[in-house]
Amino acid sequence: MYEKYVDLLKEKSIKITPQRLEILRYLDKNRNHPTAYQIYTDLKKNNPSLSKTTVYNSLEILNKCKIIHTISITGLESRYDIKNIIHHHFMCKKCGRIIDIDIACPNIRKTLEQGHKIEEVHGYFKGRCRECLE
Amino acid sequence: MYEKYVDLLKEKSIKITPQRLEILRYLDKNRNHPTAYQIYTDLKKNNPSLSKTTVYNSLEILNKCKIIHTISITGLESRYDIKNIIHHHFMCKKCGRIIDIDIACPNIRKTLEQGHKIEEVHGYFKGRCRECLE
DNA sequence: TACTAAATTGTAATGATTATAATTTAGGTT
DNA sequence: AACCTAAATTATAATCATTACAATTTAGTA
Repeated sequence: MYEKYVDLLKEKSIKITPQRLEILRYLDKNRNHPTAYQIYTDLKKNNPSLSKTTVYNSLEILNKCKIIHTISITGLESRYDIKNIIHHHFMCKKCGRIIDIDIACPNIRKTLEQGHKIEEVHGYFKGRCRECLE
Repeated sequence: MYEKYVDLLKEKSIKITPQRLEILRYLDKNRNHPTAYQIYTDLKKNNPSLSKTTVYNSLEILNKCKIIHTISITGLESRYDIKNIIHHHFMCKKCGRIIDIDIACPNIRKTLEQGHKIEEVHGYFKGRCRECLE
């Protein structure tokens, strides 16, 4: 754990800042697809000088470097995810939880056939989760 | 064409208003996944008293009745789609276009196996479209 | 140690969406 | 056909996520 993210940032030749490392560690610990605001308020507890803009900027550059993923499900706000293998999501309309679904998309072929170049694959379901059905 | 939407609204037992019909006809003609704002400004030309709130309210109820779909791709704003068969989308990061990809998701099984109840299926790719690659 | 481009910060602005309250209307009933 | 009422529409104001901006600080190199 100690500094795998230092290497990751170095690889992408973007600067290694304490803020970026904190955000990465946070996403590593919190796999519940937090919003920018959740990341901001939680990290601010230990880093009172942290700025919301920094959180947004960091998330943007980390997303661009493909170190994290940005997911749009609610339409209201973006959520962030550090998992590196391709997977999909399930959002419960009752409790609001977003659950990982470990599947890859076998549909890519058809899109490539039409001549488009795929850089990102997103898939999600909405409904009722097992717990809320009981 | 003339009034298939009248029947559709009647079926769902929601009121048949000129505004709702206009929005449905607009989405039928404009298959380019418009935003609420685009729908609003375009329809306002012929219906100057149209309110933005009405557009949002109508889109919400039509979505709830499953007459239209709401898609979240950009994270910035929602887009709307009247197509009834299941399909996915491809968003070009250069020109911003959202293109229909006519595929169904074969991954549903795995999610159902985990005990969740699926009500909506969303899938999209991001990248460069064929035209922008040339 | 000094330098410079990049990153951080705080504040203000933007833009999509929602809340509210008053007015109007669709559609059923007398 | 006029009447009633819940639902829909409208205009305005509020909210909330995100972005723009300009000043300050810092990471990483020379």
